[in-house]
Amino acid sequence: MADSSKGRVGIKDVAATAGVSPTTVSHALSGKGRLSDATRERIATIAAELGYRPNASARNLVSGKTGLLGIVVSASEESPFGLGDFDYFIQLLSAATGAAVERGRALVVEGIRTRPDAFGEVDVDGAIVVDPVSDDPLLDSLDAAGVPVVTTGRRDGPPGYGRPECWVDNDHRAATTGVLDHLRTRGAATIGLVTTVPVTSYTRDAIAGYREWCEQEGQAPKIAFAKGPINEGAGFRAAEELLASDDPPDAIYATLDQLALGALLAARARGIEIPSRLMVAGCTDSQASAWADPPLTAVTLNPEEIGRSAVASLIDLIEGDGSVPEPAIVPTGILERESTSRISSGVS
Amino acid sequence: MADSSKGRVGIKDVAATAGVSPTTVSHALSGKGRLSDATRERIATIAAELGYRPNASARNLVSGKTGLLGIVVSASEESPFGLGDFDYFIQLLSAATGAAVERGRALVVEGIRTRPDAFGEVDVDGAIVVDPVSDDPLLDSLDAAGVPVVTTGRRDGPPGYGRPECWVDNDHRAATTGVLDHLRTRGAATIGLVTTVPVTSYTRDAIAGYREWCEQEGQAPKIAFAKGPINEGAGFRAAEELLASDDPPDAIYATLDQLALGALLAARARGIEIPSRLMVAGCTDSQASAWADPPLTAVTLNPEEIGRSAVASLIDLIEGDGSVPEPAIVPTGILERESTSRISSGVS
DNA sequence: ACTTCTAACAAAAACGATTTTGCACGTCAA
DNA sequence: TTGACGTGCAAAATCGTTTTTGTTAGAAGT
Repeated sequence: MADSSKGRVGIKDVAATAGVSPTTVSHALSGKGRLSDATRERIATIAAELGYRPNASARNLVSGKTGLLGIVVSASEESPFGLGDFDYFIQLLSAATGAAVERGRALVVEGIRTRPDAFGEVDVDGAIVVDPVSDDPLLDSLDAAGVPVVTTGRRDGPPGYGRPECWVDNDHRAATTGVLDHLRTRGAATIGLVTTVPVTSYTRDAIAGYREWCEQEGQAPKIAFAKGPINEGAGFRAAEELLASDDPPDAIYATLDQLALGALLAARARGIEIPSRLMVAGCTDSQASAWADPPLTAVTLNPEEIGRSAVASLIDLIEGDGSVPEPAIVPTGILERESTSRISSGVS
Repeated sequence: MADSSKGRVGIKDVAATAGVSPTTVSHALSGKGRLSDATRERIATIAAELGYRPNASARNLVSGKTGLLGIVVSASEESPFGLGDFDYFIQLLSAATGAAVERGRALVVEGIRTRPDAFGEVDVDGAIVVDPVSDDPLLDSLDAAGVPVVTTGRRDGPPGYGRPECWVDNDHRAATTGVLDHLRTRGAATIGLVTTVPVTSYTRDAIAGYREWCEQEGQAPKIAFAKGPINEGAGFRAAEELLASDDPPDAIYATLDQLALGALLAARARGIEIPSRLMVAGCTDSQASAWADPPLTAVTLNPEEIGRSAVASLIDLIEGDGSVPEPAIVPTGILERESTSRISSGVS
């Protein structure tokens, strides 16, 4: 039982029961100072028995940090709703929170940002910016404030303030050519791309990968851009554009699941059967994709791994000796579902 | 410009430029102590000019708090995925974060909980538990640890540890009878209910409201429970159950939007036209509802308001003199869409 | 035997606020 | 004219750690 007479167990309580000074306890637990191993171990067991947990505020006061990490979804005038795909963000966020808490830090979420000053009155030791868009003023203000930043997805433009950048990302280029190959294998002759304006690195990568693939395969690129807020409606209209053309594709890859869902609707509206006459695949798996009609083949981005990795990099960046952690590349996969199973269950 | 020679502007810097002691600055800004109004104002303006922002750690150290609020979605063995509706949670979370940050506090999210000890090593001053389920061990452990708790949705069972409970909720009973009336007005003869096992107060309220309404209207209750993880598939199967009965309903109200989306699928699978032969309405609006085929009428719960209100109550609870804030009731509404517009655009 | 070194720990000084206590100086009543 | 009291502010203690600087005792070197 903890010392109930005075509330919480402090370093002094541990020191008292161990018969040493608070200094010694601090050194023993942190591995610093010069102490005999016997004393270290003795103190460690006593601290554990007493259930000692250091006061975070006191520790932070000395270290000059707050113990808080921030996470924001990037946004700008042009692309207000960076959140885009809720499932993706929730999974990333959930994993990031777990990773942060495991290391004794708290993750502060600024879900949809209203003001430019990021976290308001709350000071964070560092921040994760999800899917930075090209002209997000937040990155500049964080850089200017000297806040360590890790982005998931890479920044656009020249490095800000001469500071090396730290990021976590998928290999979207490879993921894109991978899914295109998948579609080709399933019998696609011509593949169209539905995507957004290239304000994020994953969009730029997907477009680059698509063009590269087209060149190799000798296909003319067919790209339709979704306009306005990113939702099924935008995907519907973009897919419409492709399907209404003279030489419509018989497969569509959409760089966001909501766009892919919209493409499904567009096909249905035109009476185009899926997957026999049109195959559709989307990027980022989601509940909606899994339950769509027909279920949607999706590129999985492992958002949990991205979240964990971003937190790890950010903590390294904050605690490190000034060296910047290496960028991390998180593997992707393809979740094959009915929307692209032409060969196996389609024309036959 | 802030005093760049020594990093950040502290209370001493303000005191120095104002020609007073740190004590006086503290008193002036907090409104405590005995100071002339002239001095107070003078110091306030100087502090503002210098951009003084008190060090949170130091302040927390004195107050014995951490400045952190936790938020968790309730879960238990029986109902593992409390998250249920992502849109709802994201909106609630986003608003809650904003409200917390506005009051200088950080909100720590534990998205999907893995362990029973809630926030791990991170101490929170209080916690918001979203949609508490009947047998969630977390509530007990928070109560036992003396952590102030506000729930969104009401707890089940007797009050824990004799402490009065603080909650924020919608009037789900009224919302339910409201949507049932809506359906009746649109021409529904028999209305079925698709819901989950009553582990949350909103489900219990909805069922109670439904039974009450049935009794008043002289209809035999037709309730189908969704089993397993809550998603469109579960809703599909529950709706199937109703539609396959001898006397199938011509309208369905589902207490979660994912269930309602599943009901749409079930109707389509049976070739039942919506809304002419079956009307469907769901609880909690979402992107998916808005873009469903046909667009789904939904009860809106104002999650933003719930989030803000919960944060406000929690801060009152923490800072208050021991008195427990009154429960808050957040208004609901009905967002009418095509899935229930039988009279206006249906049979005709 | 006297310095010098090192191991093992303790005392004291931060960290930056808040809170408690102390101290002048006026004013007012007796 | 003298205590009592109120006003306006400053000094000092406090919160619970970490970090820096001592301090002591024994070993080792000369």
